[in-house]
Amino acid sequence: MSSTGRQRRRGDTRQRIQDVALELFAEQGYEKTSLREIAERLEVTKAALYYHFKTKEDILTSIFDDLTRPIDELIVWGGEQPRTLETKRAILTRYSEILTEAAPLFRFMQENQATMRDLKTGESFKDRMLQLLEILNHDDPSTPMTAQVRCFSALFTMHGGMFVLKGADGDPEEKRKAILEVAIDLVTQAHNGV
Amino acid sequence: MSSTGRQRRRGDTRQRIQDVALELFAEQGYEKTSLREIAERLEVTKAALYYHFKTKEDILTSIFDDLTRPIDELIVWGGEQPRTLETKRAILTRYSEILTEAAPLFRFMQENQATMRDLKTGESFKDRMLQLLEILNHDDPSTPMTAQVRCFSALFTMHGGMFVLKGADGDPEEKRKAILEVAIDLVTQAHNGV
Amino acid sequence: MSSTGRQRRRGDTRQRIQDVALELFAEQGYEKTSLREIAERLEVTKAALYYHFKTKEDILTSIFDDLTRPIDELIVWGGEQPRTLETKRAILTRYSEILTEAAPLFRFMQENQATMRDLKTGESFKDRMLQLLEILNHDDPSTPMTAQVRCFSALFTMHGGMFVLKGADGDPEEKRKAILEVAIDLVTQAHNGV
Amino acid sequence: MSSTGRQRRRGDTRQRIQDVALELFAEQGYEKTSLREIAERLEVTKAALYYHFKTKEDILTSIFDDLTRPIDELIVWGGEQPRTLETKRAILTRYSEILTEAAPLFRFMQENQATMRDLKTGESFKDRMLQLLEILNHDDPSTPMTAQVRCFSALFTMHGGMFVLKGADGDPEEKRKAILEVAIDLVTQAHNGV
DNA sequence: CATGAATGAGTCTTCATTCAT
DNA sequence: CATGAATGAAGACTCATTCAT
Repeated sequence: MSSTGRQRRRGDTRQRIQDVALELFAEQGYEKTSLREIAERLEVTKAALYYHFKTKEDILTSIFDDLTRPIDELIVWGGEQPRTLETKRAILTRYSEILTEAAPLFRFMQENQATMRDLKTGESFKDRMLQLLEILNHDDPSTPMTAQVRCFSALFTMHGGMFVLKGADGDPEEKRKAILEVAIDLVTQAHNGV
Repeated sequence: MSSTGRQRRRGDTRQRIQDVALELFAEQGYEKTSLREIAERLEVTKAALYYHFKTKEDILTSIFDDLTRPIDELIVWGGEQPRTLETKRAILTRYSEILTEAAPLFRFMQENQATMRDLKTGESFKDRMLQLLEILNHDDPSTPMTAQVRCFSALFTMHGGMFVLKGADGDPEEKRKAILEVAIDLVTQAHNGV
Repeated sequence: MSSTGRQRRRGDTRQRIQDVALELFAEQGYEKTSLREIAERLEVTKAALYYHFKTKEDILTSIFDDLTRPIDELIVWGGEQPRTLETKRAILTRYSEILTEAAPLFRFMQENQATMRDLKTGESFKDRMLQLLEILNHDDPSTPMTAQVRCFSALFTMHGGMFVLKGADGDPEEKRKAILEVAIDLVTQAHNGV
Repeated sequence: MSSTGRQRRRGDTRQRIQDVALELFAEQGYEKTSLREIAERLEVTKAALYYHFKTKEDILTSIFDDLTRPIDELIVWGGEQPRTLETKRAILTRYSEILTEAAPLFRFMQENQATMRDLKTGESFKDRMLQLLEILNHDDPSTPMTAQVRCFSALFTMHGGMFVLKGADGDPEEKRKAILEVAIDLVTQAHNGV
């Protein structure tokens, strides 16, 4: 109600919608979060949401567009590097940072895979994952299947970290490093043909 | 249409509801599957579902009760064994089989974590996972964090396999073995304090 | 509220929905009639309407299916007769009766052509009209254009009658006969090649 | 995109709104055309529409005011002439031209009668029609009812022409003449007391 | 063992309209 | 002359659930 609050808010409504939406989507899931809820928490009407976004899905998509850009850049960068172990290590390290920075988004994805599956955005995210896998994994048919599994496991473990990181005990940063270390280990073994 | 079809169905309606429900839940997600849909596919009325189950959640719960019993048994068995590497290897092997047999259920869980979170059933499943982790992981505070991560990664990778197993190429059974091998590897390293 | 009222209503809800819907559609137009309104007038909930009909359009369609059957029969009958003036006269006469019996429906159509245009039902009704025209009109390319216009005019005038019949003065039955007479006159002239 | 395009548009926005609105109203119906749609097609904002017109209905009304003036003039002129057949013929002829020139408007009216009914504009248009009818029809109580019907039919047929004129085959101008001829015929018969 | 009929609460979405700038 | 931002009311539709029969 404070006019200062109202004043401050001018012009950043779009951003605020995205923030609140992501928060709620991550907390309760996409389907179980209603636009009414988002609107209420923002103290605007549902119709205001529709001024800024065409559909509910559009809100989600816009969040992804912003937050997954770093991944796209990483993929491009990775594609240009020589496929050395060093490169892979760097990719995982950067990926770990990206994951941490956009943690709620990745937690959301982790927990709403069923929803993601029939969103256009979900499909395109899956594509990105596959591209990352390819870079880590060389598409060499002689690569043993276990090596492929290790690469996939590395990525998957990092994602899963989000889920476990919320489980209380232990310093989050320390955890993150442990996860990264294991992931690098896995990819290293794969790189060495194991 | 054949009266034999109808005849055969007598009495096993409860089971049929569970089967169809799991199929649809796994395919489309829990929230996006309506009771109307389930009823239609079974060619009964929605009210009939309520004759067999008290609520929608109850259907899901009943499916879990049936399909997660093997895990409970595994946990009990695991708890009684000496915590040797051999035991852990056996646990992972049996777990892999359980996962394969009840693949749709685990695919469902994997993709509907947000939903699981606020179902009683979900909570209790998570507990089971933690118990499994404990067995793999000794609760020794001197265990390095990376070892804990490796154990978690092993379990998580096996679950994730469901997701990747659907991706076409390669013999599923071969894939399953590769995943199991990597998981055992991870736990072995953890067991050795890495 | 009277339990008699409720009792009586059992089982005929579907019919009652159609009746009230047609009444309101004719009175206010299709778009301007909301399901809430229909439900309220029936003292049931909106959801009840959806138990009996899949969509709003479905309600309208079902009304048409019932009320336009006589026209289909007329077309079939007309198609089997020799294309004499006598036949045409009979068609117009029967058509006039059909129009009178289902007056609200035809009034609705007359006044909601824009709506009809993008309903499947509308399209199929238009087809029926064209078939009637063909019967009245022989598809002979040598027929002068004015003759074609006269046939169309005959049909159109009868439809328009609905609109004018509501205008107060004069006995409705007398009006109807006058309209029919003019229509027959028009078709007669057309039949004679004028 | 060209700044010339923008430049040219200066000042005639009001007119452009009317044009686009009529186009869309005729194409989709009044209720199914939203101000958003109109604004989008004009590449202005909805608020801009409100700068030029007070309400949605106001847009429609303004279109009518412009396009029905010729009818008013025709009525005035007709009222001053002697009620000879010659006059009536002239009225129909001019009316046919008016109809052709403002075809989209009349098509709109034809197809949106339900909407017209509760617009002030609609009422006043109906009045005009009745005035025209009176002129064609003398208000003589001894006039047989069929004569009245014929006059009404003449007018109605001309309106209906719009609807049929869109149906492809045949030269539109030729059709128009045929329709006019039939209309004159009808009024002639009425004039002769038939 | 099951259905037919219905409900209440809620979903996403669209609309005409307003007003400060 | 026009826009950006928002609102209140309403719309069609869906869902889990209930209960008399």
